[in-house]
Amino acid sequence: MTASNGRPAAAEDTAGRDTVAAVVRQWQAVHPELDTGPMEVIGRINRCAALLQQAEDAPLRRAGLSRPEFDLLGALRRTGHELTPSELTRETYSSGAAVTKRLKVLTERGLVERRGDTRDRRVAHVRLTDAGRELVDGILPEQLAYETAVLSVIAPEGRGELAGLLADLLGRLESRTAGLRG
Amino acid sequence: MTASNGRPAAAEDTAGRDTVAAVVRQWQAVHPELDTGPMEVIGRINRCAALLQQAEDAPLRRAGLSRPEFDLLGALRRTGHELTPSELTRETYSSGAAVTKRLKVLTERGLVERRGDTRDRRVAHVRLTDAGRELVDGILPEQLAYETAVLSVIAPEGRGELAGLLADLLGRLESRTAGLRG
DNA sequence: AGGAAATGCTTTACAGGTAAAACACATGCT
DNA sequence: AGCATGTGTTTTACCTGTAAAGCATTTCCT
Repeated sequence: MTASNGRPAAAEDTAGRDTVAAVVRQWQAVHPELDTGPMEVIGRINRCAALLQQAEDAPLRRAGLSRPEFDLLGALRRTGHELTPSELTRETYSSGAAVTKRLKVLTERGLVERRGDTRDRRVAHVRLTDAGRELVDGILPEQLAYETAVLSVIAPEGRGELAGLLADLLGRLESRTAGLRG
Repeated sequence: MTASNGRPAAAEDTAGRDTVAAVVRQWQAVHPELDTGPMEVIGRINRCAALLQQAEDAPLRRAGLSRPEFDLLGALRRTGHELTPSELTRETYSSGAAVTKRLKVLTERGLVERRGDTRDRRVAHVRLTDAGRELVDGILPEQLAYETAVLSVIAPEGRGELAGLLADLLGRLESRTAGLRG
């Protein structure tokens, strides 16, 4: 199902219609000797991420939350138990300093609470307040419905294939914990 | 090639191994009634973007450039002619203020030059200096080689399919200029 | 011609992130 | 016990992006 140039037949009706394709064409014209293949994947992932985030943020913004804030609350909700700040950095893939700042804001808004560990007084335990849990539970269905609507521009089979290919890529990227040296 | 649950056979050997799958499983346990399908696509795109950018930035950083700076220089290089700041905002998908700031830095570094338009004195024209063009031309091959290496974790057919599916999604997202209301 | 509106760019005020240092406490070694 | 080292979290200084306001200039309309 893949043409010699690596372009699959599935995209035939919108081929060349995205901005990344145009950018790649420009590079090819200037540097015909370079293999611009990776741009077609990485450039598109980046651009899709940017566009999706922008769209996606709308329901969150109505609730007065940024995406990183929602990610933090969501981590607490989906794990179902208290998390320490360090665990939150792992769950949300953000730095400790960023988590500290978000926790400050979310605590002031009454969405999360903290308590000190009794054994080890360095560690804190963070949990959702009732208001926090209700907020997450209220937003999530809207959020998912919204995302479904955004993704409905492509066919369900395409979505499934995309999810599978991305899972494969992501799984392999994540398993090489050490970064490649270039 | 798509199972009833929308998971393609292609991902079988790494199924469930990415962190997004784990997150989705947690949500399913807490809210079994919700359709978490969109997370499998959007969550993975976001996470792939984050991981790839981190990896990808290494060769740029060695040249002392951030990705947004490189994008700006790249836009000038690939179009092959001068661009105005507004054109640069379109080419790089960033705000006018951000472009102004980057131009200031890049001008100070001697990588770009600006001249005023003779007809319309509001507009500026920005072009690469020789040093700027040499920098871009020096980095680009490294950058692409690096990206190729990163993507080599998946098979070439997968890359092609992924590029095609992303092109389709991106093309459709971009063509709906107006954002969805949620 | 002349003022209102539009356009291109920059400035300002501010939000939120990061890296590195700082801090508080725990743990391990001798 | 007592001190070095390690760990969990916060603080600091700074960088970069954005939204909104500001400025200069052009264009439109009568």
